This record gives sequence, structure tokens and C-alpha cells, in this order.
Amino acid sequence: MRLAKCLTERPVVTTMVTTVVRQLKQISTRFSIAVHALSLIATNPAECTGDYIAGSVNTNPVVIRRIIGMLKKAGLVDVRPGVGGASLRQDPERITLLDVYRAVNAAEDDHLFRIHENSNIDCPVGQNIENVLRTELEQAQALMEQRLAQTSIAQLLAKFAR
Amino acid sequence: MRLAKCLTERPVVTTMVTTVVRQLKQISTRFSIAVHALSLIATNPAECTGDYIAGSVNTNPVVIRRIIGMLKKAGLVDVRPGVGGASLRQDPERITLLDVYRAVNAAEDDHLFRIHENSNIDCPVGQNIENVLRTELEQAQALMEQRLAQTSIAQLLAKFAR
DNA sequence: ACCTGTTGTAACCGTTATTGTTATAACTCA
DNA sequence: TGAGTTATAACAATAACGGTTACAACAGGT
Repeated sequence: MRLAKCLTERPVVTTMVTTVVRQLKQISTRFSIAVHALSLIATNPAECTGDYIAGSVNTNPVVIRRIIGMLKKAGLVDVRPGVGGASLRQDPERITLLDVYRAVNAAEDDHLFRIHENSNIDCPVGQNIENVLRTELEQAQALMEQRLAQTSIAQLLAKFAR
Repeated sequence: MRLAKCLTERPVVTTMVTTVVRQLKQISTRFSIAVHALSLIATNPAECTGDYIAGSVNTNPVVIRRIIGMLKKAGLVDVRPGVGGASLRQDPERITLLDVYRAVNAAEDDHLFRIHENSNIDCPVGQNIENVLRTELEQAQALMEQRLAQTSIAQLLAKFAR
């Protein structure tokens, strides 16, 4: 069969593809640590130094400052060099888990699923798979994100025991 | 404040924690490649050798065999050593994207979100954050997976152009 | 004006997952 | 038996992650 040959006898030259990298990141603990930090700040802004938050999260202060920096860049918190403590820039009712998720770059480029590229376009499947699958996966991802958007930091705090 | 001291003056000994590792994996291209392979097998089982599929996906045949091996272990496909070709072990209408997602271990231990551990239990936030957040994130994950479960390989193929 | 405590970063390390690759054993069937 | 195939081990290159040290810059109190 022609297609069989076309697919099996791959040209050896394909190794030229410089690998664009663009690696999708996993959903790291940055996300949960960020939520933790925001919960602390919402509760007790005055004491929220990097060291203090690190003491509650039980990690290194630099890890915390890195994450706080991302939250600051996203407009969620206020921090000033030299002066201790941090404060929310929005009401805790208005900061959702999705805001935090996005702020800490939980998923690269807003794509949770990574899809292989360079499929063989001489093959009916290779020709179509990327677009069709992308549509499906984007819908799945959207549902997840909608759920994240439904919970605010304030709602989270309200669920704490006592 | 007592809590402040408790959190700020961390005992230096905490470094003993041997770091259990347990790294959560990202959603790799294994998933999309597996869907691609299953689509090929559903369409054209006879010709589906590792090299053939690799030609359509445009990657190394060993990568394909590794993935096919996982699909086989999950009971989705039939492959036999020595003999070329592969076949579905279930109707393409009954194989969902979620089945594939699970088969290739897209998320470690079925937990898409990784949550930091060892929060300071002397802190009200540290005490509660893990359980409360876990509940939320599991619901978000569940919605995503339910969406994956709604699409079968057959439905995917039906969406291909011409 | 200094000192202390803090934020903000850069730089580096060890670990891990991923993807591609080579090599080799074992198997099937004509 | 030989060709084609599956199965798998081993290795390398890359990247993300989390932790750590070091240091510059800054603010506020004394």
C-alpha cells in the first residue's frame, strides 16, 4: 500500500527539527502554596513576612518570595521592598482559585494538555488528530477552570475547621 | 505574638525530612500520542506495526511501543510479540479519552494537582489548608475527567475532515 | 546616619519526568 | 532458517521543580 510505505519509510532527514522545546509544566505545588500564602495574608496581613509564611508552609523563605512575586505581578497582593508584611489588592471574596492558578503559571501557556506536533499529514489520522483532539481537551480544561473560578479565597477560609 | 514566634523561629532540625519526593507528572504527549495510535488501530489494524504508527506520529518506534505497551496493560489493545499489527480489545465506541488518559498515567496517582505537604499544624491555616483545598481541587479534576469520559475514539474519528 | 529586618534576585544543586535513541533478546510465520 | 516484528533495557539530553546560599537594595526605628 502506498500509505504504508509513506509512513514506514520515513526520510532520515527529519532529525533536523531543532526541537522547539515549549515544555508544558505540571501543576506544581506553587499553586497550593500560593493559595496557602493568600489565606495567611487574608487572615493576618501584618505578620506576613516571607519568613513567617515560610514557617507556616514549612519551606524556604525564598520559595515563598518567588511565589509572592508572581502574585504581585498578577495584581493580587501588595508587597514593598524592605517593609514587612503583605496585603491583598482585591477582596478575598473576589480572588478565585483560578486567579491564583493563572498567576503562578500552573499550566504553561494556558494549555494543560500537551499535544504532539509534526504528525504526518500524508496520513488521514495524522492530518486531523491535532485539531480535533485540541478542541476536546480544551473543553475538558475549561470545565476544570470554571470550577476553580467558583471558589474564592474567602470561601476557602470559611471552610476551615473552627 | 506566640504564633508569630512559633512560625518565624523555625527549628533548624526540620531539614531531617528526607523529602519523600513523589513527584506529580505533567500531562505529557503520551496521552495525545496514545489517542493517535488508537485512532490508527481503529481505522487500520492490520498495518499498525510500531514503525507504521511511528511514521504517522512522526517519532521513534520505541516511543510508540512503550505507549502501546501501556494501552495493552490497560486492556485496550491486543498486540503479540513477533506478529505485526494491533487490534482494539474494545469497541471504539466504548473506549473514552478518560480510559486512555488513565492508561498512560497522564497524572500520577490519579491526582492532577500536587499539594505541598508538612504544613505547620500550629498555624490555623496550615492546619486546614490541605484538606479543604484537596476537596476543591478534586472536584475541579473530576469535572475535567467527566468531560474526557464523554468522548470516545469512535466519536473522535467521526469528527475528522472527510 | 547607622543598624536591623526585610524584599528581590541571581546563581547553583540534586532530583525527577520526559522524549529520543541504540542495542539486544525473543517471538512469529512464510 | 531468515526477515520482520515486539519487548525491553540502558543511556543521554533537556527541562521543571524545589531547595539553598549569597547579596544587593530598601524602609523604618533609634
